[in-house]
Amino acid sequence: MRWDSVKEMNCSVARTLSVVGERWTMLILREAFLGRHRFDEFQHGTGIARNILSSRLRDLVRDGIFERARSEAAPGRVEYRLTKKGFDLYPVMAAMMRWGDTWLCDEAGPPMTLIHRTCGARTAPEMVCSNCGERLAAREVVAIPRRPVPHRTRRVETVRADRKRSVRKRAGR
Amino acid sequence: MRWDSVKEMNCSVARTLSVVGERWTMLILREAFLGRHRFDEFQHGTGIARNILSSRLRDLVRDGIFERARSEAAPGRVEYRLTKKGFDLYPVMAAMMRWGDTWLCDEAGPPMTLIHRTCGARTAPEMVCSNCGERLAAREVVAIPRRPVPHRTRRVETVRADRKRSVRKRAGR
DNA sequence: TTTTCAGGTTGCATTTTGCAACTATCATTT
DNA sequence: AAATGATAGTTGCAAAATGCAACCTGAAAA
Repeated sequence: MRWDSVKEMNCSVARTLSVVGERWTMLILREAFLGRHRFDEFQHGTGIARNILSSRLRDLVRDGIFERARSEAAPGRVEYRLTKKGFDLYPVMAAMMRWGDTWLCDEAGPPMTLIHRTCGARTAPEMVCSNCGERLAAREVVAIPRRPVPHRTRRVETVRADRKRSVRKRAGR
Repeated sequence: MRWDSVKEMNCSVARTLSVVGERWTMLILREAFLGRHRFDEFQHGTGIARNILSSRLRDLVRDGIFERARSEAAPGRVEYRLTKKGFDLYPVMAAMMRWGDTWLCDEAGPPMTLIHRTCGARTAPEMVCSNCGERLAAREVVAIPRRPVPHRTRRVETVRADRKRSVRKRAGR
């Protein structure tokens, strides 16, 4: 399978990777989250080749992660600003940062510290359950595929039975 | 800059990407988190070419994400099992899944539902502040670079102090 | 008018992928 | 013991992506 058909997969991880899974893309986003907006800032901050940066920025604008605009502060300059969709990628980057801090640090400790302005404290991003608020660990989570749309065969009975069970379950909690 | 020097960057995001940032790697991990462990399961689940899968698995074993072992259940088979370090990548994948669920779904809704066994409910992974527990948004977080290490000037005292501390730490546990 | 700067594009060499076919190893069957 | 069959790869080669340096272009500064 070629990489570019990953975006057709029926999987949110795969689809997300089709947007941010190219080499360098997450590093460009890191720069954006650090407040950089311009072509050369991205280039110096990441070390990416200029032609590749050009291509990645085009893709990110096409995918609605950045908006390309002329700067109001310094007219004539071009800026790449994160959209809402782009800002929403913060947890992906934060999760990577956290893992790197945990597993890939030398004795000197994490290269960056995060301050949560809302509470004023040093913070580390944590993944929790939206329902109970406890930290999520892989082993405590079960993934259930959405029942594929029935596609009209003769086995409608089975599908119905499945539906009923799942409705009962949901009502039960 | 070449991609393989990304791992030398003084940045946890970059270092993490040097482990999981290659094409296909996160999809292999998705399969692992879904409970798949074998070469052909990975291959069918992701559609990756066999030679690339082979190479990625070798890298992931080298980086301590997987352990390669002969299956006890079915002798003669090879299994790739997530290590603690590997399991710890769950938040990265969960964040990607969440973003894809939010921004890249068709009308039919998310392809997968997660159940948090600890609380029994349907869950969506959320990134929160380790201090106050509130959801983390990009704009509420400030990143502060660690003071760069003094680089061997006359301040040898500091270096010695550091050594001692780290030795004590190791002896202590 | 010439220079400078930001923000790219182009051309070409190198590296990485994708695909199919081939191989190696172990367990089971004959 | 030899054949079979599944699993887990490797190899060779064509196609695509990347890295690098040089070049281009439009606006502002000198």
